[in-house]
Amino acid sequence: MDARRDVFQAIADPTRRAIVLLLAVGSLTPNAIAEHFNSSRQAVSKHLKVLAECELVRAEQQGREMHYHLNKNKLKEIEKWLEQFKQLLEKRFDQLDNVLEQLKTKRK
Amino acid sequence: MDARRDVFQAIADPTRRAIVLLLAVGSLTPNAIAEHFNSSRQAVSKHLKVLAECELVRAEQQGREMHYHLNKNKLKEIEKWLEQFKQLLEKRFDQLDNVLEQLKTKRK
DNA sequence: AATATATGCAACTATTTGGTTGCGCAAAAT
DNA sequence: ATTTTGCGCAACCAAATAGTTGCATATATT
Repeated sequence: MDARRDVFQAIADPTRRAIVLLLAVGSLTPNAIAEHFNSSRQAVSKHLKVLAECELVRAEQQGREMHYHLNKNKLKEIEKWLEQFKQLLEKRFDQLDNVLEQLKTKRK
Repeated sequence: MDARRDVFQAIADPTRRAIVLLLAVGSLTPNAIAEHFNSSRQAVSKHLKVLAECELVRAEQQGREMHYHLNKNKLKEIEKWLEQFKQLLEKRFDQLDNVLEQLKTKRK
């Protein structure tokens, strides 16, 4: 759980993906997150650390509470990758695509 | 490297992401992939196994060669997640956003 | 037929990971 | 002032991971 600051590695863990989705709705404290699903506070805290390291999440202290919220921009890294990927695919497969679409509708 | 059949975990590894991008351009054999960057054939083969397990990649035997190619549809799982995420963000934050911005600037 | 090539599989290793427990500290609540 | 609460940190542990090496097997090449 150490020096990993890669968005993709951060969202590899299902618990972390859940946390990210939770935080999409609003800012939360570690305790509040932990209560949302069966995970100890410490476990959540560690996940938050990972998410914070890759800057998917930002922490803000408010009194003795820490409020974690998403860094929307960071999600764009994932989007970018997907986009790059899709462009490559489209270039190669733009004709094949139609065939595949037909196959799909046929199957269902 | 065992029973992991999760797209997100599959693309967590940078080498695997590179492989996926390579395969976006066209179908390749393990050896061909390994030559593309500094990784042993075995290592690549293992990565391909992971990618195949989560169905991001499909294998086709051709004589003694295995040809690996992408499964475009699987990428949609990632897209879906991102989409879900973005919707949450937009729904909740289009008004809240301003408030949060104000709070932030006030505190600083 | 004999050799070379392409590949997958199993065993082994070092590293990383997710999780727990125990601690300390600072901010609230009493 | 004392206790409670929210949190992060460090140490530890079991499991998983990425990678290596050494096979075995099937298909090409000679």
